[in-house]
Amino acid sequence: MRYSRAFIPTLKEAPKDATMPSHVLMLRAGYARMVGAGIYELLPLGTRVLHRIERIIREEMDAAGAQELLMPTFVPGDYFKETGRWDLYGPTLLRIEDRKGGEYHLAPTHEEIVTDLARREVKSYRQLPLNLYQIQLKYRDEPRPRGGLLRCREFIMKDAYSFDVSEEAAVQSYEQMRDTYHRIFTRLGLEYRVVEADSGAIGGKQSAEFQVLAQTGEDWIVACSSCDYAANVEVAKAGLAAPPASSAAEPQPLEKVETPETRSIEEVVSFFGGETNAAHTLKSLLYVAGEEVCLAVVRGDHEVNELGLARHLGVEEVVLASDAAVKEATGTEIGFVGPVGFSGRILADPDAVAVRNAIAGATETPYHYKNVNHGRDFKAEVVPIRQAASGDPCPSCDGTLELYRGIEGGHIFVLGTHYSDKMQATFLDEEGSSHSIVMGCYGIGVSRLIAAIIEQHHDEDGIRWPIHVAPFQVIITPIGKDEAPLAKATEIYEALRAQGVDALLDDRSERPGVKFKDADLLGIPLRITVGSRGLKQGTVELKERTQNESRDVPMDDAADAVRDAMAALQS
RNA sequence: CGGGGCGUAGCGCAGCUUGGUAGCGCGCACGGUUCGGGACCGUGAGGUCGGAGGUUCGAAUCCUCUCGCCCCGACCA
Repeated sequence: MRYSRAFIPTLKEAPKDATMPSHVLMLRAGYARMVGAGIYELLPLGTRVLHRIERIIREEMDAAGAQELLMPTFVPGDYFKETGRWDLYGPTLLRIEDRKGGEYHLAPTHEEIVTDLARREVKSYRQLPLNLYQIQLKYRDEPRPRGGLLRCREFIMKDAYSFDVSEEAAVQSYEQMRDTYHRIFTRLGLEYRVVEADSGAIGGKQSAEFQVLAQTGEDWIVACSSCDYAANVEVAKAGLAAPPASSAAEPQPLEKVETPETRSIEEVVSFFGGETNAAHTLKSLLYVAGEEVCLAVVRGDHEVNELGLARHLGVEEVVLASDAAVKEATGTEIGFVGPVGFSGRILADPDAVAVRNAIAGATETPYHYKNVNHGRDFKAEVVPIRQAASGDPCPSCDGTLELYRGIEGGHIFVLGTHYSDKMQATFLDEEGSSHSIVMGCYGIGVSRLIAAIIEQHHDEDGIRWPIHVAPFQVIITPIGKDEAPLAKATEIYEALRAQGVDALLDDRSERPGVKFKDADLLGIPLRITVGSRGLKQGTVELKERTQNESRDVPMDDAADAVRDAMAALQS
């Protein structure tokens, strides 16, 4: 491509609405433009990157035996009604009415559609296993789109669905997809962790998220520094934390203290001054779980894992009680609730009950108790209900957990027969008896990954694409107003093109500074600079985007040097 | 959904408090000088001041409503 003919609208200043690095750079470097909140255009450069990513995904999916197909985005509502998701999905589902008043929606995911296909066409165990995938637009009316391509209402997703004869076979398919995802994420140049995740209330027996590590990620995950263990904090098993030093003490008599204006743990700690710290207090939160109201107690420096709490209680979700509900259930105000004197069901985290002589709300405004001890002063069901935190011991080895932020780049599930049962997607086995097809589903947020890669690969000057996903592998930059550099650059460009290299020739009549700045901004991995100075000595310069220094290469070997450098970057 | 911020030229912004016929930088077009890390000089094009209504002789500016975008939060006491 000749730069002078390319549609690459770069910006010196970032539009003020962009804050995340990937968002700013995609706009500045001319990869994308916004059309509405969470709705973007991918410009030619962005489209090239998209195609590169898609190609890697297709190669690996095809190698794993999956077959690509294309399902509709605009679908009748009947399928979602069959499985109940027409109601369950809520406002996130973009619903459309056609001219006859028929109910339709834009697909946020395709389990129902693909299951319908399977029930119509798959009749025999001989047709299984089967894995179908597509790369296509998805629609979700997100409550809050953000971060450019990181969370959009319209986005590109690779979704695959596996169909098997049994649970064991489905797990095999799942494991194969996990291996495939490892290869894909590695080829994309991403630093990522596979983490245990919530499989959701629906179906999921087993699931894992592929989390791309980035400070700007929306998810919190913990990963062990010495083994493979990693999990979303929603589901991370927290080992027992080291108890506070003071916990060795003998139990002291319970003491009620007037503590005005101490609604938060922070305020309580500062009220008691040097006497205590957050790890020595108990945090007591009242939750509504279905019909029941119960008190969750964790150590003051810990957080309740609401998902874990809900799982323990066997409910879909728990909701923190409102101020009014707290008043009604405990007779006291938020901030002064505690396990002592609470009459309902109490669940306490093991780390919380390990604290001796703790400070906790007195369930009476405005008082706290000192020297609260589990067993003597209150009785609770002891269950792990806190979120894992940085520094916690690893549950599967003797390492410690680190906290990271992640961008969910992929998610794989064993679905079981959740959808096939509801939609009667069955097959006949060798004996002629009928069974529900056992399914799995596997998603990759393709457009999100464009942004995720930039989050991991950029510097203050611009993007630094890994070679496998770069829109062009090399940019050739003739410098100066003489004819010679452009002529030589064109020669090198043609040579590279003849060898199938995606090259960009910056044939614009811009000053050198402009060309260099744009090249850095676009993030093309290799740059050949052709200047009249070098030409006199028969050399051109080869520079990698991630290196500070360039090196001279004989001008007639330029194309070979580029190919060698590409090979090095690709390995 | 709650809170905060912002809508003035393609991008970044000033002007608004104290109403008086809209300005700066970048970018763009043309001419000239420049030419190895976002050059300089000159000339020029480009704006229903997000939209609607109101107050006023007069509204970017004041009032009301509305639309859009961004950020934080969505209840950890």
